[in-house]
Amino acid sequence: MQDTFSPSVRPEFSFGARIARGLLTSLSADMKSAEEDAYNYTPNVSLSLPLGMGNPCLPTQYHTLQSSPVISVSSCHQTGYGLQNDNHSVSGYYLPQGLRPNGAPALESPRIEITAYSQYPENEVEEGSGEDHIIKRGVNSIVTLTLPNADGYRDPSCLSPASSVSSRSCNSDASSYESGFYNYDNSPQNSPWQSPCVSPRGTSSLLSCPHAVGPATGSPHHSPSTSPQIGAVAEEGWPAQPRGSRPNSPKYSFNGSSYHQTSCSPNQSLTPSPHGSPRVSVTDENWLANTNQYTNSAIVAAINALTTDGVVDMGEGIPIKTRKTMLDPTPSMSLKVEPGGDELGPDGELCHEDYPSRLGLKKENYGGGFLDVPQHPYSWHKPKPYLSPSLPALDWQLPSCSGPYNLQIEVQPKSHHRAHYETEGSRGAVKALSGGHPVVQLYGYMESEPLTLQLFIGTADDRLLRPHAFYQVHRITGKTVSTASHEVMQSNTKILEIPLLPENNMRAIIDCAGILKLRNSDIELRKGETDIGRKNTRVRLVFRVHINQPNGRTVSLQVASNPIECSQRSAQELPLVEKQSVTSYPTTGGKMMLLTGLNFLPESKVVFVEKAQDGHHLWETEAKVDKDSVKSVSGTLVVEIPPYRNQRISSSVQVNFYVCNGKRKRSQYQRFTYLPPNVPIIKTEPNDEYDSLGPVGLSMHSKPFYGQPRLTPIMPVTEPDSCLVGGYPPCPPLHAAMPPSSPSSSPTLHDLSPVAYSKCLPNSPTHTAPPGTVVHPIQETACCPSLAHPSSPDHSSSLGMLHSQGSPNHLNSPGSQGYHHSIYANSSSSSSPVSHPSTPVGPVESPFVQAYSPSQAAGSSAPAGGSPPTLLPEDVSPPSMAITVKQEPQELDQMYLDDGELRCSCTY
DNA sequence: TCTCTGGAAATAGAC
DNA sequence: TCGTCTATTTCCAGA
Repeated sequence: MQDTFSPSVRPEFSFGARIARGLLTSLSADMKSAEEDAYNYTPNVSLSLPLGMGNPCLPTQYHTLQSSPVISVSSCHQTGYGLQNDNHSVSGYYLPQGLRPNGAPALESPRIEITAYSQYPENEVEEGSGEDHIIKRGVNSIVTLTLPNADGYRDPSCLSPASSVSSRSCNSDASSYESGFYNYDNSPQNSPWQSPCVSPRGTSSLLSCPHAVGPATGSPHHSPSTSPQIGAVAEEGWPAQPRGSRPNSPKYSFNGSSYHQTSCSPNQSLTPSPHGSPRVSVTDENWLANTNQYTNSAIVAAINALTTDGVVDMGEGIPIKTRKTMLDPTPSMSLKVEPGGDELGPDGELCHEDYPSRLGLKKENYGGGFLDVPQHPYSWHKPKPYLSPSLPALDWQLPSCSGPYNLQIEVQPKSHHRAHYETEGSRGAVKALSGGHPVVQLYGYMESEPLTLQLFIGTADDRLLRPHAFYQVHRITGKTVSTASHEVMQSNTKILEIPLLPENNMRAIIDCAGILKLRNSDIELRKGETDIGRKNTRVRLVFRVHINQPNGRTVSLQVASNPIECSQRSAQELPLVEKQSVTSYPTTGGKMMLLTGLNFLPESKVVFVEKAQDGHHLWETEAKVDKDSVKSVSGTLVVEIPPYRNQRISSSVQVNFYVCNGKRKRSQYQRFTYLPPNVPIIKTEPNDEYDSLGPVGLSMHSKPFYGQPRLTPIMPVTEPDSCLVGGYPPCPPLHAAMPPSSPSSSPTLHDLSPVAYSKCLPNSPTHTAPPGTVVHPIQETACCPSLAHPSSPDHSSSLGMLHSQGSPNHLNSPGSQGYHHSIYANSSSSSSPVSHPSTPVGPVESPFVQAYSPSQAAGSSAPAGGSPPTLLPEDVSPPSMAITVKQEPQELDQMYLDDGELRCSCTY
């Protein structure tokens, strides 16, 4: 495996790396192995390539990465690393200059040379090659892909169907875990843990799937759905399809899924679609970046082609449509450089579907937006490079703060936003409770260079944060939209890129992001998709920013919003708990807890539940609800914390509770931790708003859901370091650091630190922190979960932790965890491993992994109880107890399983 | 004319 | 296997 990833490869081509990964994955079957491999060699591996090379590898990084003379591949994870590398490479493509390694114009340069990993099965390669015209040079040799046309790309993904197996459907891309999406990119990231599924193949899928990705997005074409522009575009083409799709049985009819259709190919191949040309043109002119992107996509496609997996998966997993797509393209191979194709890019690939579309179609908006932006030395374009695979996979858990930087959601989105289907018109941008729009700000960034804020739709269940398979961000444009943005596809996940400008204090008003719902049937058909769409209607807005450091490394920060319920029905009927004033309390109970949210009724019930790892209910009791607190339909509910069944616990016990309005109408599980009687209550900071409540009050913890636990950005005092990211000093407490953000902005949201998440849950209780300690287990993670440094000793572990999301490791290893941050080397040199977050890391094996295992991964929703301990700054924390009561992993699974159940079961 | 919304019918799937 | 209930997806219409 290692070999595969051999450094050399990376440097040269991120794609290659990806591919390799994909191959690896597929080959290895085990993601882990791949990852591991990656790791292993990682360190050593790094290859340095002269930037000068036109190599795609060169990252374009925004900022300077390029400058880095050499690109080293960090050992890390492929994904991660690879990504980086990839990115670079990508970036290279993106380079405005459009320089390609070959020197060919970006657009033109269809050819991609990839260092093949020995690992590749020839077969796979061949397949790919067939499509793309890839020339193999042999193992380890470089593969030159000629991209006939952009088309290839997409197809590739599509192509894959044949491919075998890969598991994951491309489509699933969204979740790297699941799908193999990431594989390429992420694979590492995805690493096993995440996706249990991990099937190796996933990787390919990713690539292949571009379309898959989002269906919406995806489609390469951009899917209409996806991008707005696209939309524009898409709309054109797509619209029709989608509907039709339905008819098609999702399951097997390929036609059906809009997604697929879209995504893949349809347009492309089939339809000459307007897109194609336009895009291209546009691209060239308008966006160099685009071009590059295209290139990338092309590359990706090529890669995909190479990678069997992706293809395969696609084919298999993907609905026929998809295949068609792929097929189509293939035949024609006319590559248009359509963005769409790009999009697909497996991870690394960024699909720029949009771009094309944008360019062509919507340029206006798109371009306009960007263009409009004051020209800084850095134009938007540049930032794009970030997208490149190099960057951490989307399912990596990253910290919200690192060193001086702190990414915060100043204004949280409303808890409900009805997502629109491809068959519908846009339902507008996500709004804030206040009536405005969410606001995100990066603190601590003093440079004059603008950055790119990435936004994608993530899951909101207890599991680690990752791209949501059933939802895609949708770019909104129009008179009412003041924020420029453009879409990019990465690993089947549509990403909205928004400029963060120094002149605006690195603050962005997110009024350009809507949410697109993909048909469950389309997504579930994907081959590696394990998540179930039914009742999996909660999402979070996930924001990321990548900050290049002088040393060539990149600091990646991530913050997730509070959960957003996207279904029409839910918005009307299901109770939603947005905040809880208390997250932990002694077993004696008796304290009043204020819940805030939606759809609370006088007759609403609050049920506390403790589940065994196996999912069995160990304890369930109905809490006393102050009905007076709820008049008619209210947004607040006051309940008395019931005493725990066992008053003599020695360590904190994590349970869950939910609000139920009747049969099948219950909220998701909210976490609550019972503390040993003698444990001092930590938190309690009365905070906010609710303080006033007094006994009840307590500060509200936001995000009851999943979120809470995870994220707390805040670092408890205890560990300032946690925030540190590679070397950075610990982040100041969020609050502190940050300006006061709006309440809404609750810090909590932040990261889903994987750690926290993941395992946090389990651990959470345990977490290290002593019971009374302030620190939340999560916190630690939370803060800086993200990336492990390569270098960090633990590297692996750390990685694991970080990335892994919850890998136990981090849990265990305090130090590492937190601290590893998200920094990863962009490039070069890294000698270190710069870590990619992704790193596969050992953790993989960690229990967690299993926990997450596929099933979990799959389900996005597992709300279940298990959410990780919440992070709520305040409450959550207490957990510290060492022990943990539940082992979440398992629970997670169950929960996950329950997910559906849970809700369903809800009660009654 | 187009976008955004809210509502609800039609359809699919779970129980 | 069938009926009922839910959830999802598609349509429609108004602002």
